[in-house]
Amino acid sequence: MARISSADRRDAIIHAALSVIQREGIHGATTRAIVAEADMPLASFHYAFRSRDEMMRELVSHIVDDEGQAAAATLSADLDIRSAVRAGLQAYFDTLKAEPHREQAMFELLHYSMRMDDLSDLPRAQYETYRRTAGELLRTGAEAVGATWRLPLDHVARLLVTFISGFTLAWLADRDDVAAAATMDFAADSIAALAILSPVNAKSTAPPNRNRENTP
Amino acid sequence: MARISSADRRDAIIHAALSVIQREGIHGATTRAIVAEADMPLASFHYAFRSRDEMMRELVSHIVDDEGQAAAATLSADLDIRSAVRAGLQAYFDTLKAEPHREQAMFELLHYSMRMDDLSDLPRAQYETYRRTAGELLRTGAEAVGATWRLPLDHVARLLVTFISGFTLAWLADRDDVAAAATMDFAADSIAALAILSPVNAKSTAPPNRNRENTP
DNA sequence: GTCTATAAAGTGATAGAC
DNA sequence: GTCTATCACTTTATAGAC
Repeated sequence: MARISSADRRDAIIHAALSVIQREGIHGATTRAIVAEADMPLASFHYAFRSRDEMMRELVSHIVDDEGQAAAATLSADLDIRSAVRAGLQAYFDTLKAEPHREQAMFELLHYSMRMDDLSDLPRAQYETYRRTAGELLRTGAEAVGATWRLPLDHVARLLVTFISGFTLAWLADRDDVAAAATMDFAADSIAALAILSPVNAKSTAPPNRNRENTP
Repeated sequence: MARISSADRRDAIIHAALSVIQREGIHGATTRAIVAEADMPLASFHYAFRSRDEMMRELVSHIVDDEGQAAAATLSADLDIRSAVRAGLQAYFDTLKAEPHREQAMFELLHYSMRMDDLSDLPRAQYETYRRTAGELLRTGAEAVGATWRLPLDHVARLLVTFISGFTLAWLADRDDVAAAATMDFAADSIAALAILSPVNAKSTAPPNRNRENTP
């Protein structure tokens, strides 16, 4: 996997490609735009990569590999499980609001990969990574308050990822912060309802905060 | 809005464009591919539309307008609210499985619109349409069993749409039918938990089916 | 009005000078 | 090895024949 010398050049191109996609969308990620972003001559592109498709494959693989960095958000251990999940969602949402183009790029690359024959296995891997990251977070969070999950961890992680991708898409479409917050409240309640307290420290968990809102 | 005579030609082009996008992805929707699909000479395209962008705008507007046809799924009135929601999700999932490229095209067009300056208001409208359709379904379903919603209807509709887009994306990525079914179960449980029974016919609602699965 | 033929610009990829 | 200059092709869009 490690390339001889031009590995850093490949990295630079991949990084530039991601920047271009974030800024202009995947349809704007031409070889010319990418090398301009990386401040390289056009020929350097095909010196580092055999083809544009090869670069795109490596870009997506790269993303699949070290995605989850952003999810390394801290889960305050002194909170109940509902609050911990809600705080984790808020931390994600803050990064989404700060860099919406980043998540837009992820979606675009996901759908692009689905269409490419030789990339069609990568969306599955990308989603596995999402679930694994979410699972780690849920496991850590539950351990911190001495709770266990009513369902298999991977199952709960899948539900969390479903919530996250769902409200991310909605927020990207309508930019409604209030609605996003309400959805995160609901998600935290629903996920937290899947936790079981160990008898030892049942004190540390508050009742689910469901239905705070009222009908008009 | 009604064009003099070539309105049907515009319709034919838009229909052909959607077919091409479903089959080959949005990046394959060139004017040449579209007129080939519509079995027209190339020049007919610019006879009907000023530019490709104008056609794309009309395509997205058209989709926003009469989306929701697929959601006209029947809600059996003799079911409890949880089963009704679950059945509605299943009906949607069946159409998704039958024509995954259709939903892929919707996603691709959504993200494409977000990137285009003069189309960036359409994703919001598209999501509003989704919510309105989901809301109609939820209202009808609740009335059928004599229930009301604990939260504003639009709020519940938003949660339902969040679930649907979330698990659609996941299924498109990993094609895991079993996991999708589990997610739909959870979604139906969570949504149904937001319903309140009118005292009159409390008999017709079964208890939420949550946590049928067990931890291994 | 309709369509063939072509223009003008952009694309991925390379040859060949240095 | 590096990059300028260019190729071969595709794209959107239009002019001009019928």
